[in-house]
Amino acid sequence: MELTTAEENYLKAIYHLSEEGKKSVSTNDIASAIQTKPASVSDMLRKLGEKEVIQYRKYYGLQITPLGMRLALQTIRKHRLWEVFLVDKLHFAWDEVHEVAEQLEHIQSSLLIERLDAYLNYPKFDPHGDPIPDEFGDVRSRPRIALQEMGIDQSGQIVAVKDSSPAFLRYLDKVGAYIGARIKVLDKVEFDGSVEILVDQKKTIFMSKDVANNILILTS
Amino acid sequence: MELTTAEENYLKAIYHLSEEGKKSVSTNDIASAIQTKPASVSDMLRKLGEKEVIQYRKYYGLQITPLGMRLALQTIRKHRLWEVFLVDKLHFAWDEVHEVAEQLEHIQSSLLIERLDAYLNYPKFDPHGDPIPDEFGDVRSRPRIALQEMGIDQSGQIVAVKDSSPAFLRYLDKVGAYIGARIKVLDKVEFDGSVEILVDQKKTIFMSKDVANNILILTS
DNA sequence: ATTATTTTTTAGAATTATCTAATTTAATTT
DNA sequence: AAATTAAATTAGATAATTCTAAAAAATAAT
Repeated sequence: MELTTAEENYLKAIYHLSEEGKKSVSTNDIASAIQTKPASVSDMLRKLGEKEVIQYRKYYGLQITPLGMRLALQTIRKHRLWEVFLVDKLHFAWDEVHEVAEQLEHIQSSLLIERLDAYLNYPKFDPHGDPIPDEFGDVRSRPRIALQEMGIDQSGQIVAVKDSSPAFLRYLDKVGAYIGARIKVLDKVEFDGSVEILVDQKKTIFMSKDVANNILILTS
Repeated sequence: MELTTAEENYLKAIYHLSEEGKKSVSTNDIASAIQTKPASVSDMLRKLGEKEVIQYRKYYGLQITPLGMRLALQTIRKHRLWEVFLVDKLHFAWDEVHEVAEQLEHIQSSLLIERLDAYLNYPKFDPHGDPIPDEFGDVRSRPRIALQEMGIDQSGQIVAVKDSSPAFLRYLDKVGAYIGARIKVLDKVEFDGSVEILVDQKKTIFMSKDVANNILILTS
């Protein structure tokens, strides 16, 4: 079964939105995620339904099928492997990779992906800390919580970010909050929800609620 | 100026056909090079003419403009750099790279190509011996002749192949006639145009006229 | 329970790239 | 030079993706 680039992008967006806890993914959600109009989404949902990668009932919503899930994970696997390549080998900054990986993920060649995976030494996580599915779509993700949800004196390691926008990633670079950094919550301000944290045992910074909500921690 | 993938492919084909010595590139030539119908070519030529990458006069033929030349060479540069990547880093065989490079060449990111070039250590030739244009489109090609045109006792080095079909490349692999191999012409059979050559000072093989015509030699 | 609002879908049109069939132009032959 | 053949182009269709505007369905508000 072959999907077009557009179909792959829709399916990926649907998969991500489904994962985000939302029980039902709406046409509008997809439209805004993919930067298009709801009318275009309706059309595409019909097509994806015909190809049986989603189960679609007009006006009622949709559900990814096992087939759709497998295909979405394949695309995500490719995207994340390319991100590792761009950062590890071509020395891209982690906020520069998304756009290019968005194109590279649509290259069709299973041999290419196998070889790339081996060349990168079978990485398990991409530069943003997101897990890379294996060739069967299996994901081994670490249990993790938002920095915002940690208690005072609790410590852990930054393992991923929810928001991957360049602006956010550059901010994290500036304060030294890269993936792998060890942090400890020193204080939480009830008034505005901001947190005071110690980064890598040397730097104390304040972080707003919005930022802390987008950083995922593996507690220890 | 932005070209679509299809436009890039047409322009590349036109460039290659122009280089092959043909003074005028015909609609049919392009159609068969690109595996499509002459009608589609006519349509596309009109469009490429409007975008001023070729100068096009209906029924009379076309000529690449300097702009078109620059864009074609950019695409060729990308294609050949990716081929080097696939062979050198991902250990593809030289007959497996074309299809994948055909897709990769359309990825849009000048940063990516700069970085890839540096990562590969600024290669000057692709795995088939074809020169890689620099970022300005300049090509430094070596003077070379077809093996078929060499005289008896003349020797040299295989630097490129004209035909890049997997079947041909696999045959060359089998007889040890890879790029860089040193060869010497021992005899030429007038009857069928075949040649007897010594490969790397150890192996004597017979080669048909058709094969010898598709191997390019840097004489010494 | 009607009405109003929001969400979703359809209808119709535009764009890109392709095709087949028909026509037009150029080249070749006698 | 006229007729034939070959090459190139146009006309008209199809498929994929997108859009705007209009219609339909579901949800929320009174």
